[in-house]
Amino acid sequence: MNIGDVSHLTGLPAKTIRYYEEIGLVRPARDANGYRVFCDTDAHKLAFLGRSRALGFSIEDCRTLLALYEDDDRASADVKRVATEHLHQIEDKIAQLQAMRDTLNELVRTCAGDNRPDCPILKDLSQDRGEAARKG
Amino acid sequence: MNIGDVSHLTGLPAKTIRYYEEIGLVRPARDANGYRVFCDTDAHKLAFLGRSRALGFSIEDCRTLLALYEDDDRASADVKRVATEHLHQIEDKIAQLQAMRDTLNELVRTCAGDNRPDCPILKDLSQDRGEAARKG
DNA sequence: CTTGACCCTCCAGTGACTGGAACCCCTATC
DNA sequence: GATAGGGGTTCCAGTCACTGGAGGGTCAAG
Repeated sequence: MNIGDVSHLTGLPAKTIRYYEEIGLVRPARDANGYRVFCDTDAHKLAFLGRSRALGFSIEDCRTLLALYEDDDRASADVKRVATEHLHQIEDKIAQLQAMRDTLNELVRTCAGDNRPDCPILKDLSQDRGEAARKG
Repeated sequence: MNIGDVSHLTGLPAKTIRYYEEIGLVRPARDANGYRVFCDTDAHKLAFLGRSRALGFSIEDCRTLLALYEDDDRASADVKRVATEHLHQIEDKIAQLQAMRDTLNELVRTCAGDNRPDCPILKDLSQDRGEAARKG
């Protein structure tokens, strides 16, 4: 398989696959003409990486997961630890974004959005609410 | 005011303030010794930027918002447009993260997390569920 | 005079790609 | 044999919003 075939198979852009090779996540063979040649295992790994990335795992997490996947003597606890840690980070991020969303929603709601310059959004951004207000 | 004072006032790291100058968001004066000298307006702008960034606006959005803030003839509609657009992006991001969270939650839940190698997380990541399964 | 807290500039690195230039390879067609 | 096209290759630069660090100048206190 050439890179185009694997790209089609996995849905990963060829650029991304080359990048994954560069950082050592896959090691495809080379043809006499210099083209990368991917075996089924390589394609499978790349699909694994694509799905891990789609779940938001970092490249380093992916590297770890791939290593665990290939290790028949792994403990599922090691996998679970990585996933749980990542899950917590996602939950934190969601909470942050929800806080932003709530504030923005309120600001957008109260803004007339007309030709006049009066704007509660800008007013809020320019206002110094003290520590107390920010905490409470 | 020197950069340290403004940093303390706004909560922005000095590095960040220098960076904001570099990209033209603020233009503090300079003392004879080369030190940046910030007036109240500069500090106010930086606080504005800090709050905008805390709401997740991109630097370019911040630039736009700051320009609108300084334009007495602005239309609040322009501000509202920027904020609404950003709000939608945040909502999209939240939805994405929630989907990841739900999947991860399920995977973590079903993983024993013990010394054995059997792991539903790795199994899921290695499995090719087709288009239908992914859509349905 | 030294110490320590400031301040300065410039350069490199982050994460995970992405775009583009400049080039090679292979097949098909005229 | 020339040409067109659709592959593939490398390498470099850019993204975003900082952040860290080296190497140095400035200033007030003791």
